[in-house]
Order: sequence, then structure tokens, then C-alpha cells
Amino acid sequence: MNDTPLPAENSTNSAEPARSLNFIEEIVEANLREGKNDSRVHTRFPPEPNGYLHIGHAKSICLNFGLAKRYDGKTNLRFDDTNPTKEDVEYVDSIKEDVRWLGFNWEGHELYASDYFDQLYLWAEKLILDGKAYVDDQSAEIISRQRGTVTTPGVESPFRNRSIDENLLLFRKMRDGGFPEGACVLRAKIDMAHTNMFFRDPILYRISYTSHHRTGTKWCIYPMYDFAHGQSDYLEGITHSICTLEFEVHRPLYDWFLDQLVDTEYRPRQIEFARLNLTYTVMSKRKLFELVKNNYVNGWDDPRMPTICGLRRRGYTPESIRAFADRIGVARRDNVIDVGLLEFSVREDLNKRARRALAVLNPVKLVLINYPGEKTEYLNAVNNPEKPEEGTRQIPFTRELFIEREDFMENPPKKFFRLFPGGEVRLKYGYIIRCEEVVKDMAGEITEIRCTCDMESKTGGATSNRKVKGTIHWVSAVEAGEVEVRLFDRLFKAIDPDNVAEGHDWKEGLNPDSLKVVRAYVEPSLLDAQPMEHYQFERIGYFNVDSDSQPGAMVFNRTVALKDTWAKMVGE
RNA sequence: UGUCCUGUGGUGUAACUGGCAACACGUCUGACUCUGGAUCAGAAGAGUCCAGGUUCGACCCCUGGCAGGACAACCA
Repeated sequence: MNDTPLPAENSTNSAEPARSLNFIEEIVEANLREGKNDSRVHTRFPPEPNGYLHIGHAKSICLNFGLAKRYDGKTNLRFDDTNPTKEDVEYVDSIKEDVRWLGFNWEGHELYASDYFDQLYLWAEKLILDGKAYVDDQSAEIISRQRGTVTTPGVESPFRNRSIDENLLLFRKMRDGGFPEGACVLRAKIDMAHTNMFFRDPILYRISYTSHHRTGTKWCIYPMYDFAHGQSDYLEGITHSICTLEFEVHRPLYDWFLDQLVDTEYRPRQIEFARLNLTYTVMSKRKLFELVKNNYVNGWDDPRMPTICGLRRRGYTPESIRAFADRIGVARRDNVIDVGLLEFSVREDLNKRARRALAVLNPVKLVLINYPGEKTEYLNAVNNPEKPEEGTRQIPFTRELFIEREDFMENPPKKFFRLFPGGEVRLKYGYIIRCEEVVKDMAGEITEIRCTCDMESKTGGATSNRKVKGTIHWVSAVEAGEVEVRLFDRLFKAIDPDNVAEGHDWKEGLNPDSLKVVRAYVEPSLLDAQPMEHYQFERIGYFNVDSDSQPGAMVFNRTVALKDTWAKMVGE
């Protein structure tokens, strides 16, 4: 009903309330004023296809595509696929799906760093020819040790001064499969004492006989990320290369490579921003991978995962994620965003679009002792009070109902507006009832609440105006459908799951109660709900139909609970 | 004991580029309500890491500290 992503709104619209620019927009506008790059704005989103996208990537995606949209530019989707041992088409497919779902389109076809392997190879030879690169026969361990530390200079490789001819021969032999993996690498010849570690003769090419998801077995040498990334941006005419803070140190190296290799004035401008951190959430690919691999969750799209596909399955909308990205802003200082802000963003969106329905998650039977047993009435219910044009539907009402166990208390505290012995409450869209009697089993557990029904108080009737303090939801005991409901809670107990004490594992912070499965009773209309549709179960929360649903065996996911002022009052 | 980056309410992000700090979330009141939702009205909460300096005037500039982060993969 409401799941097709609306096209992202045109943000060049000047009718929008003026918002101050973030630091990236300020740079872009300054460049535009200078007429730099013919006043083009061309960004790119460059994921490595070795994992699934998460909410942190969504920030970057919204940034890159948002910038292009705002300044009438373009954005490339480019896969940085320079390491075939870790990459797979499974990931490129999921990434494309996620970016599209978020509401963005890239220019024509997606691009790959592997598209540039030929050019990159030629550039490597150029460096050799210019005496700026050499083949090193040493092992990874030795090279690493020779690199020195951040406070001490490195030492030069004994192979550093091979002749150009020898280097060229050796490099071509590497390319032609003349060496086993690890036998040698191609290194840039820069400065082993440089304060920037990346200038200490960085590795340009290494040998790998792994088949590449796109180039197959054409190559057995692959460029390192640092030797591919900046040049890829250059080849694509990228004007602003937006990336996260940790790549700041790489920037001078990218510039160095281009300075050696091309003679145009044009350069992509790299701008770094602080990555997103969320409370109660781990975001590193490595950790998410581990959660999936070791079955701490049920796959990448487990609704408890911060992955885009997890959030999608959980019931988040693209609009809510974009609104979230907008709200968190972008800056260069480290930050931790309250997950509550993400939850606020879905509630805000779902409140406007989700149809309302009645569902009882923790049922207790309620009998209307003065209501005829054979009677079934159909009560009018509003589909969405935020959108009256969506009309009404009918809900069957009978003598025996289910209500929420939490909506009844034998000894209620002050300000308890729900049902209690002798108290009155309205059944949503129905009648005002009074609790007359409580039936319990041997264990003292309430098995039935017996009430009288004020037949004059029917919603919409001429005499329905009586006010009572509370309204509760319900479902007909005979007409209700039975479904499975999955109640999710945060995956981690600790607010900062990355921060673990010495000798402890971050997985100890997992919340054992992050998934609770219950059987629930729902109004009949819900049985026709379609996969991925969003609903608000009145007074409970937002739910969507899970893909595990089968005909006759519906499964609903709780996206997020409704804000619960009462729970806060009584201390959660 | 290196280089680079960063330091504004509880959390994020602003401050027309030097004129004593705004917005959002959160928190707390109250109104309204057939969702203790939504909505509406209002409040509290920082004097901008610290110390000097320049200036009539500094969150914005300078100096010196302090604190946090990044960087030593044949990963990206």
C-alpha cells in the first residue's frame, strides 16, 4: 500500500525554509562561485562489495546523492572491487537494491574500479619507467617491519634500487603469472622516513590468483585500494570525493599519484566527514559479519540488524531514513547519535501513513454479561485519523472479547485510566463497559473479566457522548484472527557495545531478550495484509508484515513501539 | 612521547564569517483527545575545553596548554 519508495523530493526547491549549510555544502558553493570544474558537481558512492550496507552507509548515500540533487549534479555508484578474495556479486546485488530502495538512482549503469584495471596497470608501468616504483621480493612481514612506526622512520628495502629495466621485466612477469602469490609486490618509491606512513613506499600491486567477480582470471595482480581509489575518482570526473575521516591521511597520497600520472589541472577534491555512530549498536562490517556468520542473528536482514535490509524488513521506510540522515547533520567531530532519534524518525513517518488496526498481544478474555451471545455487530473504525480520506472499515463486535492483560488491574495505582473492578472504560469504536467481576483459576491467574455494557454509549450514536477516562483496544474472541508477532528490542544491552572491558568479548553485551515471539489476536481485516505493509496497532506500536508470512500464518514485526507516557510514569 | 584532525546544553547540528548562542531529539509542565499516540502551548538546560593575548567587542583571530580521534594490512 505505501511501500513503493516515493522519488526523493527535489531539494533544489527554493521554497523550502532556508537551512544553514553544512560544511560540505559550503565548500561546494564556494567552488561553484569560483567556477571550479566548470561548476559541475559530481559525487560518487564507492562501497566495497564485501558486505551489506548499514545505516552508516545510508548517511553517506544521502550525503552524496543529496549533494548532487541539490546542486543539479550527478552521483556515480562505483564498486571498489580491487580485492577479489573478499568480494562477491551477492554483495553488489544487495548494495544496488538498497541504494535504489533508499530512493536514489545513479548515472546509467553502475561502475567498478575493475573497469579501470587496464589504465591502472599502464599507470603502474609509467611509474616504473619514471623510476618511481620498484618490485620488492620481500615478505609481507619484512616489509611491515621495515616500515617503522609512527614515531620512528622506516628503512629502505634492499630491492629499492633495481634498474628500471629489471623492474619492468619483473612487473610484467608478475602480471603474466610468473610468480606465486606473495613472492613479490610492486611498491612506489617515495620516502621511507615520511611522517605520513602512507608515503613509506606504499604497495601498489600484489599477486592473487583468486578469480575476480567481473574480470575472472584475466588478472593475477590487483591494485591496492590506495592506488585505485583516487585515480578512479579522477577517471570519472568526480568533483567532490566525500568519504569518512580515516581516509584523511590518504588524501596527500592520492594527490601524489595524480601529480605523477596526469598533467591536467583538474583534481577531485576529497572531503572527509565523521562516520555515524549509534547508541546500543555496533556498526563495523567485521562485527556485523560475525553476528551473521555465527548465527547470533538470522541473517543480514534480521530486523534487529542496523543494515539497510534489516531496517527495511523491520518496517523502516526510506523516507524515515532520509529524514534521519537529514536530522543528524554532518560534521568532522566524532559523534554518537541516540537510536531514539532513528526511532523518532520512523514514528513520525509511520504516524502519517500507517493504517490503524486493533490487535491484542497479551490477551485476557472479557465477557459482556448483558450483551446477547448470538449477536455480531459491525463497528465503524477509522483507517487513519491523520488521513480522513482513507475512510473507515468494519470490525466485528461480540459478547466475548479479548483485551490486553495490561489494560486491567485489580488494585490500580492512582491515575490508572484503564479497567479495574467497578471502573468504566470505553472499548475503542464501541461501548462503555463496567467491570463487575473477575474470574481466576486455581493459581490466582485472571481467566476472565466480566463486564456490563452500556448499550446507550455506542460510538457514533446519539447518546454516545458520555466521557470516561480511558479507552482501550479489543478484538472479538470469536471473529479474531491469530497471528505471530515478533517483538524486537535493542540487540545490545550496553549503550556502547564497542566499549568492552579487558578480557571480555563484545558479544557478551548482546541482549538475550532482543527477540520475543508471541501469538496475538487481530481484527479480521489484518488477515488480508500484504507483505511489507505498515500498520499501527492502536495503542501498541507500528508493525509490518514480515516476509516469512504464509497464507493463514501471518507474521508481523514490531517496527517500533508507540511512545508510552504511562510506562514512563510508572518507571518503564 | 611524531604528523594530522577535532573540542558549543544530556545528544546531535547551527550562529548572517568578530556584535554575548539558535534548531532538532530528549527531559519537564499544561491543554486537548474514543490511541496515556498525534497535535497545541510553555519551561528548564550551555555562556562555547582551559589559560593568556589582539579588539570597543571573540564560539569565531593569535599563542600556549589540556582532552579525544586518526595513521605503522600484500584490507577498503
